[in-house]
Amino acid sequence: MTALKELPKKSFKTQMLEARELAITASVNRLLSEKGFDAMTVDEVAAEVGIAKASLYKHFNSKEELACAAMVQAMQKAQAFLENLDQQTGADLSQATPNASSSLALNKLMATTRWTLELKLAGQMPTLPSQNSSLRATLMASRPYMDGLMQVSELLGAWIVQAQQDGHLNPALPPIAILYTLFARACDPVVEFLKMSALHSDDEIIEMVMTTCFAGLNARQN
Amino acid sequence: MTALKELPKKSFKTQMLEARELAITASVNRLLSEKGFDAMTVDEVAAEVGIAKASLYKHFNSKEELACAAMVQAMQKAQAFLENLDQQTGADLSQATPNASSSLALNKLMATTRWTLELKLAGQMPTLPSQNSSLRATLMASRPYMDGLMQVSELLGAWIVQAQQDGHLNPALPPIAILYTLFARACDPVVEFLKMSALHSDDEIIEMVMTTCFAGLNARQN
DNA sequence: GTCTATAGGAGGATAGAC
DNA sequence: GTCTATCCTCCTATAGAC
Repeated sequence: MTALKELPKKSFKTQMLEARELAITASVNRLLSEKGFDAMTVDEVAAEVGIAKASLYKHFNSKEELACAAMVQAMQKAQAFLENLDQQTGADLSQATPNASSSLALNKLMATTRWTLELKLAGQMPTLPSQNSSLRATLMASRPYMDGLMQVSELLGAWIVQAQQDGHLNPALPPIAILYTLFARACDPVVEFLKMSALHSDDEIIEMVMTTCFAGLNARQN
Repeated sequence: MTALKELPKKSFKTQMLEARELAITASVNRLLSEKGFDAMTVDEVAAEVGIAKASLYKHFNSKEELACAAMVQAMQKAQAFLENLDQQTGADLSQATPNASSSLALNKLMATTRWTLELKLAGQMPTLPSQNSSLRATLMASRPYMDGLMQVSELLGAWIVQAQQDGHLNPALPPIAILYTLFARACDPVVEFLKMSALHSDDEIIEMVMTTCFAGLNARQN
């Protein structure tokens, strides 16, 4: 009986607040994906969430913090996906190939890449400000964001090294280069180009990008 | 004697004007490469060129036209590069391989990709506004820009089809997908990532991106 | 055509009532 | 905490003298 009282107790008010902030970050995430940080306006966010702009500033002190919260949430989502994948065995992976057990690390990397492409096509992948944006500083100063990025990098990095040892990824490439290449695929403009051309379905786009990413543009040499 | 008078005559004044506009587009190109269209301000351009902002607006009617002129110039530079390459034979290409004559088209594509990566690392490749920017509309309405884009696409497209027929590019990929993939490499964020990590020289970065682009991340299957 | 000075507007952030 | 109304800064664009 008393044990229940020991559980972290969230008041109804707190729950409502968290739900609201979740709705906010979801909208921000969508807008970040659609137009990027600079083009996104706080007025748009307020309009999409359905509250006044001043109310937004009660939750977040600046536009940067607003975007940062959304990206932290996206990062944690990625972290959860990776950690779940990390505990799976070869039999669990839908991407399983005949020699699945020996290419488990590669399969996990491919599954992750496919997942990020799906997110991107669904408009839920916020575009990084690779430019000198004010957002960069805020992100780099955010412990939750940097911690998440670190965790994600370490999980992926382990799989990369493993896949290279398995003989499935090019051992001549530094692991860091492979890691960055996979990160880059999450904001690859080729997806937008192909999407805009309207010549292919989302699934076809994913397959083509997966092919060019892992197999390259060259014809197979055999 | 009179023949000289028939030549298109450029007054000294006109030459000065063209020189100034060339200096302007060069600065704009650098700034577009560094920070992108939205983050670039007209004040910065004026300061870098060394003239007053109002003077800029005598040359160009808007920030969009300013950027458009710079991108048209960059596009024409690319066009000149490709047309020059188009007339070369296998012996001319520095990238020549033992079976150079049969992989001429592939070599041209690789030389072009390498060239764009060099431009990007040198800070001379303006980043496309893949987002819904006001610049997009201006570019799409610009005949010089669209004509240049068309020419470039056709030259590259012909090489792509040829390389597929030669058995050097994956024939399962639609040529348009390969074309867009090469365009995307010109604004690939992986270059910034690797550059920022400061772990590799520009040449090493180019080699790694070339490898992942054409050979993929996978180890060779043989 | 080049300058200085300024209009005009968009957007981030806040004041103060409820 | 939510609202309406407003402030203030930055930036595009222009007016007008030279």
